[in-house]
Amino acid sequence: MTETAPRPTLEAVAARAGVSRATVSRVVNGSDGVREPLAERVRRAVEELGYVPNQAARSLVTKRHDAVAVVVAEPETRVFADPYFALQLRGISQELTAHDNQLVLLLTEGREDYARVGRYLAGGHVDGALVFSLHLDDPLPGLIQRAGVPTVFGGRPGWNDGSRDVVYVDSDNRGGAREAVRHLAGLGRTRVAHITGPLDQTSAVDRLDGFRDVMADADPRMVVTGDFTPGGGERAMRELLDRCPDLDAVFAANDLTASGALRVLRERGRRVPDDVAVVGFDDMLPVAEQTDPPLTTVRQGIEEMGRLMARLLLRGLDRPADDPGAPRLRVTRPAGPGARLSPPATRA
Amino acid sequence: MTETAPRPTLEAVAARAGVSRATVSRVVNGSDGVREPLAERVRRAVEELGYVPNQAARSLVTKRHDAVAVVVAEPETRVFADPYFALQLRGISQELTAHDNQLVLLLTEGREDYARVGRYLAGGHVDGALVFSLHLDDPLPGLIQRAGVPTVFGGRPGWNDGSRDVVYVDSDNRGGAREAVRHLAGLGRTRVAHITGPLDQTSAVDRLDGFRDVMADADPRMVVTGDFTPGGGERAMRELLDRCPDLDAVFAANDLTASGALRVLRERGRRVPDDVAVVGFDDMLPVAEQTDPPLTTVRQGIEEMGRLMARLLLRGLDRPADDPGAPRLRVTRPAGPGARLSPPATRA
DNA sequence: CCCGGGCCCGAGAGCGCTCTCTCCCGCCCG
DNA sequence: CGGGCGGGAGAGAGCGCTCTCGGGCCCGGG
Repeated sequence: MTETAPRPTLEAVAARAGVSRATVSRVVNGSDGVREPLAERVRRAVEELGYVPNQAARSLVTKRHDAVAVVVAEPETRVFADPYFALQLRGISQELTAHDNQLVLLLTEGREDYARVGRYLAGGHVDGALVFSLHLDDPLPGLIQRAGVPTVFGGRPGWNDGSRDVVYVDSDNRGGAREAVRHLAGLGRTRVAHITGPLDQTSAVDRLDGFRDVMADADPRMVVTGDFTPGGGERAMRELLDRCPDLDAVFAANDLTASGALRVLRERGRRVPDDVAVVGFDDMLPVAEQTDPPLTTVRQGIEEMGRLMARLLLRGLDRPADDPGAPRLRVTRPAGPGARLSPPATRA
Repeated sequence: MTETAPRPTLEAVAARAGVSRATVSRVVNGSDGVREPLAERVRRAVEELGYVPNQAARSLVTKRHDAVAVVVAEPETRVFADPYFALQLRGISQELTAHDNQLVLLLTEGREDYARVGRYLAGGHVDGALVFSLHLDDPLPGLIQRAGVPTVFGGRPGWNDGSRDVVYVDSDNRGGAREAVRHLAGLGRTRVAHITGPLDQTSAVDRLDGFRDVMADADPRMVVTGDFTPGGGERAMRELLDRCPDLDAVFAANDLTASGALRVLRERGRRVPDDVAVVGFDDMLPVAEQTDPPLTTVRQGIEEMGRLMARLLLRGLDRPADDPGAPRLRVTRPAGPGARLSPPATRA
């Protein structure tokens, strides 16, 4: 804990350079119209005094904060248990700092925090928000929209009506799931089971839909609800084996789930992939199990999603609000099929 | 992306309530000395207009930002691969929001970002910083101290000289390691090996020191350098088995390492714990392997460390800078021995 | 040589808030 | 009954910056 010395002001720099505040401001903000010798004198003064603009004073007049909130509406510790979000966060951070924006992190511990978040966003402390809230009935998105803050969502928000103007970034969960299941079918598997994610999340629902797209006539007992965790995968796999001992393939809603399923299969003496083929969904990196290169591409993809979110938000911010050329777009980023399919298959 | 309406100002509230700005300010900031009927009128006006104070204007005069930076100086993706940091972050977030402070997250991608971070901190955008930088030769801590921002470090900074006034929060790595190794010795193991963490991190060094405290006369070949990852654990375990096939216990520098070691032991047909006993260091939760209750306490401990960091920082901020009663303290939080030892032992 | 037009630069007015200082009013005590 | 005192409310001066506006200077053209 050191002492913060009184920082030099624009005024001080102006005095030292023998010019007016306005001129210093022009130089500092890179606007042209200052003749070189003068500009140079100002720059030297800035340097000598170690001048750094006071952001508070600046945003007081510009009404810009160069800060973006990242809201994580996930009470569970689970968000942290997998690197998925962390990677997106990293991508977001990269993109934001590339545009000199700060990242204000808002974690919520249950809905009692929502009011606080709403107040903060409505308070105009940030220029925009990136929101992760993947639960179907979550009030947060609505709350945020009402706060009037430009927002980009991570993952498809769980609203049934398509009428809302919403910008979101998501991977192609349904299409990816379809490909995964078709892959299994292509291997000649006929009794394919599915361990879902928690069905109050759109990603889990979409993956289930993708499964059903291909396995329309599947035995309903072949679908068991999981929760995106290894433990859930274990539980579900046990139930599946009890119900349908003759299954020959499993599509797990994510890799963590797949890892749990694999453990149970091994425990029950099933050979993988000879007896049972397993495919996961490579949004997540099974940390403790794999660090192989094959996953790298997907991890990049996740970061890229984060970057994309940030980019979309910043682009929206740069544009005057009533710009008709600002389409309310929905962005869907497909996950690369190759990267998604191969690693679990080979691992299994 | 919705529109942000022009927000009501103090002035507007004052007009509506028929009082002066000063009075509204007093009410809003909860200072006493406003008679109840008036105060009530002001409160109603605030409510009706949906007034939210403009933070920029406020900090312009108070010089407080109610914001704290969290700096993560870890270029590797690895930080995100384990939940250790995420849990601390969560604890920090809880404590900060409890005191109405915002969390500004500064991630660095290598040292080229350090200048940016330094500039930001020196720019007085935040009241303080929580810094995670566990590498021995890292220039960041010095840079930050020079920026004159009150700082609390996560993990013992790697300075050799104890002369610096530094506040940090860390677990008792050395003591914990000692206990772990003693535990193994207590089981009658005599050929105890150690897989270290990356030795440019103080936590790894401290754990190694703890190991040596107990196993002073250990065969130097019984110590192999790891990197806190499962992959590193595998590599190290293979090397250990090749070098000293007769080892009967392994102390792994963390749980991720332990999980890798376990896999190799199983692969090589060693029975655990009959042939080889394994103890990890429970700072981290091996996500994909365990979700058992025993680890819960430790996870709480990690969050608590985060909370402690935030609390120390905020306490320092509340205090006038030259307060003689503000001791430059070092805080060391011991990890609970029971929680640390039992799960790996039982798991193994 | 004089006038018009740029181009630079400085003056000054705020942005929305806090906080001190002053003023006013009511009450208590002599 | 009057003066002093104290507490509650308002006036006003900034905090450090941006940005508009106007004035000065230099140039070219008539």
